[in-house]
Amino acid sequence: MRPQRKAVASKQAIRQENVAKILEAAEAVFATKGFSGATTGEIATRAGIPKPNLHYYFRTKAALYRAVLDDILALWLDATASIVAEAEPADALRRYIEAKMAYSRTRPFASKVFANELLHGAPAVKGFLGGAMKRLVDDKAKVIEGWIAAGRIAPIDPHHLFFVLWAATQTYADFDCQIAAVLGKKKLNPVDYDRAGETVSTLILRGLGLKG
Amino acid sequence: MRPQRKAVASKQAIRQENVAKILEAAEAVFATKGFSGATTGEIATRAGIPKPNLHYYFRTKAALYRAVLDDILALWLDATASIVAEAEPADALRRYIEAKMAYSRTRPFASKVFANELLHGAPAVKGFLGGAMKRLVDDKAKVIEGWIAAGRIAPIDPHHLFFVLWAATQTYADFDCQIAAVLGKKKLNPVDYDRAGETVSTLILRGLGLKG
DNA sequence: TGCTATCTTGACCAAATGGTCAAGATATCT
DNA sequence: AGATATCTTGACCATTTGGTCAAGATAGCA
Repeated sequence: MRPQRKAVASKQAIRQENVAKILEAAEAVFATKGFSGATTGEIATRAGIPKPNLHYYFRTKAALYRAVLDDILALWLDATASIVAEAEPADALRRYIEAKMAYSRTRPFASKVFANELLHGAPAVKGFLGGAMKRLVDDKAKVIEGWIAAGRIAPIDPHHLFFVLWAATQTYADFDCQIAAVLGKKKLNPVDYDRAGETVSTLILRGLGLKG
Repeated sequence: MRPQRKAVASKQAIRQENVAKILEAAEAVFATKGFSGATTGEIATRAGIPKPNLHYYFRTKAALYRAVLDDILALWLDATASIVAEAEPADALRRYIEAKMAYSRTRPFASKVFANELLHGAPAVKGFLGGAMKRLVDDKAKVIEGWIAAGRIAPIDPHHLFFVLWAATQTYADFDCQIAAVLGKKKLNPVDYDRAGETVSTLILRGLGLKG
């Protein structure tokens, strides 16, 4: 029962650390190469372990992919926290946009893996999309409808409002190279993300009659 | 010189037809499987020809991919036609959004191939992004700036306005399965696209102080 | 201190896939 | 009609890659 004090890792710690290393490497490789383009060999190398060791923790590439995706889906459900009926619409929406934009800046690989999955027809997450995600969005859409009915924001289709918000924020993670190229930069920096978030907030808030 | 009247195809016609069949099949397969996931065998089957015949017209998978991409890039440059200084901003933007949304509805495979290319770092089109596309966007951004300076629309960062417009319209092609799932449908129908276009137009036009 | 369960890894394999080849078919030009 | 360039296709090959195996190493436990 007593854990050892030396630099000797416990079995549990070994497992935890290796799984974490593999998931992190896998997210990066799946993001940049896609599912088919990614090889378990490259993921293993990036994780700093031999390939058979990777297959010891994740039997198949598909299983590893599912594990990566599960992590990402969990993130997704959190972001909408600020959208509640009691909130001030302008604050709530600004905060939501900030949160999504921060996610694009800090977890670009996660966003890309998810985007890639959707792009190819969501074979692995269709259930999630039509289940937990649909319920959450339907729920939040009701909040928006409440705001509209109370005259607190201008009329809009709540579902499509969310689609536009997702698109406008995630584009800065998924298609960062396009945005950087068009802006004449090598890479996007934090200031670019701030400017992007401000632009999106301004457009959306004015678009809902909440500013100016 | 005289072309034949019978059902005998001329060499030129054969080439044209086969190239077209291959490009169409390739666009669909690249869109749904990505570059690595696509196989020349599947593309050939979908085009209705044997695999070696495909390789007769396109030496390598990469060459075929480039050809597909070139077709798509040509489409891209056209869409901004309505954004000109003399136009009424509301009309021009509404028309641009309509055009992009129509493109998402009628050419979803093209949009997806492009999205996939960007997602993976744009290895094949980086030159285009920083070249022709950047010049076009810089140009159109000047038009937007002119409208702002003249007080015809509310202030906004013109480049980021374009990024949001692209994202908001292309999301309906690239991530259609997510949108359909969240809306509780099997597939998006024309009415959904109309509603989407209207929502985006409304948000953007109000966001630029052009409505209500 | 042994015994067991977990972890590690070099060597290996079967299947998939991009691409080739060479022989035959078809249109075109003289 | 004959010669030639273009097109077609079954058979084939080298490489890549997901995954296995079996033997050895290491931590946990009685």
